[in-house]
Amino acid sequence: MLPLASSPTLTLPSLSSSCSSSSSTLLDLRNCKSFNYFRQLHAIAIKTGQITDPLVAAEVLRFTAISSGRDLSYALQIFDEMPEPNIFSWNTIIRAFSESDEAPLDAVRIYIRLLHNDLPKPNRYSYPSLFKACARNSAIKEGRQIHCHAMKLGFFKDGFVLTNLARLYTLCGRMDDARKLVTRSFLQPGSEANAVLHNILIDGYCGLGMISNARQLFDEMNCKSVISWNGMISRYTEVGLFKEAVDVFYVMQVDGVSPNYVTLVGVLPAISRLGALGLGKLVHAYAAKNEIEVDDVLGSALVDMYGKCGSIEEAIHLFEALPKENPVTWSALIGGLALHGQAHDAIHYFHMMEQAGVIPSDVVFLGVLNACSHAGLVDEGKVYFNRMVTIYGLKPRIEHYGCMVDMLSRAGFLEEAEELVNNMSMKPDDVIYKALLSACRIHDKPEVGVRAAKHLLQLAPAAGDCHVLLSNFYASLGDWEAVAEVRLRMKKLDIRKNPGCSWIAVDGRINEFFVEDYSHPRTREIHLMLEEMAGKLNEEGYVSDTTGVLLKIDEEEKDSMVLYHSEKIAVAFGLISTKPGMPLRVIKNLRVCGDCHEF
DNA sequence: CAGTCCTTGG
Repeated sequence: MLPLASSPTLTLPSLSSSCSSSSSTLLDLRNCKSFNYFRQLHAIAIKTGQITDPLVAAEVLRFTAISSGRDLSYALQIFDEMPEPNIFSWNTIIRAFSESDEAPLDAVRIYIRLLHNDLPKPNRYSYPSLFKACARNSAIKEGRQIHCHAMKLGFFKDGFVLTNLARLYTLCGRMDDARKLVTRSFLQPGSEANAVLHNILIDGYCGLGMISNARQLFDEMNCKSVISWNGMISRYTEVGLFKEAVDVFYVMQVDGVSPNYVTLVGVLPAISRLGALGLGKLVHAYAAKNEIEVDDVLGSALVDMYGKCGSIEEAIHLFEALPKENPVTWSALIGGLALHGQAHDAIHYFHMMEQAGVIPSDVVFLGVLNACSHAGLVDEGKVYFNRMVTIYGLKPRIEHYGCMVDMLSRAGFLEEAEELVNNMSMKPDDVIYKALLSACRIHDKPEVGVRAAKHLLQLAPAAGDCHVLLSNFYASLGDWEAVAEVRLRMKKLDIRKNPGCSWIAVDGRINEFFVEDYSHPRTREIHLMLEEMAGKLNEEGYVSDTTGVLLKIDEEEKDSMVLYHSEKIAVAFGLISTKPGMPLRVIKNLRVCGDCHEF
């Protein structure tokens, strides 16, 4: 007997002719969306005997196994009671388990049952699910064995089988095995499946942090689809290589591939982080010209771009024209306002969001808290933090605590900040202690600072930025012995901080500068300009502010250190490569140092 | 196989 629907109060559709034929029940089952209606149809199928129709039975199984209202144990019960399930039903139950959170590897157990004689042979639809199941459990051994089965059964040309195998190997970190699928592939070189296979490999390299291997394979492949290009752009953005992302965006067009909607959504975050307003405007214009719809998603990316590129009026203007149901659209704007120190505007839009009935996400609160932190609105920050928890039931993430600790610390409430760190509902990370420690230096709170420093060294024993922060903290206390110890440790363990970096776009080309950077083709002119600028400023009474250089070296050396900061080089380059009066937009990965700000 | 917003520090 098949399990019957158990609810006692079902309203059954009358058993009219309309549902007495197999074909109409079959259709109803295929189109069925609600679980309750499904159970009624299931009951009818049993009552009328239609359930013996293999097509109807398979459809019943499909609904319970892989529809949105799936119920795995119900599905297995149905499957087990099918007299002779066909391969379609075997594949359905295998897929159901492979996609389940509870027991993906049960898919393999069912597959083993399927391998007995007298049962249907697995087909090309069996294997993708099995590889997915193995991948989710990192079951490389099982995966390899099933790989052999699939090859023996002749699926070595099947795109779906091969791509899912590639996914399995890349997710298990077996890039060599994954690459063999390409080199020994029977796929047509220019085929869609071959492109997918390559894309998965490229993604696999990126997942393992091997971005240059990814790029090499990308350059070698001669079957690039627009998805390949989009993927490479997004991967570069993901790892913070924004200039590379934009470069790929250029090369793509040189290669004659037209950017699509996803390309624009993918490249905009990179453009934002480079502050390349001109390029961002071009992307906006491209969308308009090519009838690419600026919906909430693309619109949010554009709002973010205008905000991060310093064009906050444009951001607001565009925001007003967008649909406003998506919290991301709001957080893009609120984040932009926070970045610009327009805390009250950020709060204003937050209230508008609430009035519009949009449920704020935790990211929106990051924007609001960040705004409060930058503007020193401590009381307001506390109010919104509490509001997030009590009204919206959102669990604060470590980032929210980061904002709060930063807010309290910057405002000088170091003891309160430390108390929050000690009482927060999760283990504080290095970011939290960095916020705390850096404020201890500014507000001269050595006791709190020493405690934070201890935690920091424990949490991030090999992070360059933490060590610089530690060194600066001890230097501010005049504890040069401790400074030397930190610096020595850095040398011994080869710990380096990732360098400050500034970008400036000129004529649509991104120029990247590091500290004391002499690599640019126009480096001679740049440095002549730097000296000229410094000379003129000195005449006007400018004195370099070297208080940020916490090293025991003489003043002259400090002067030359701050003069070659990346943002000054970028400004000098901007001056020699644009017409007088042109605005220069420089963006950098770190905070601008005090002297550069003054300069 | 590709997509928007996300704390801190140097």
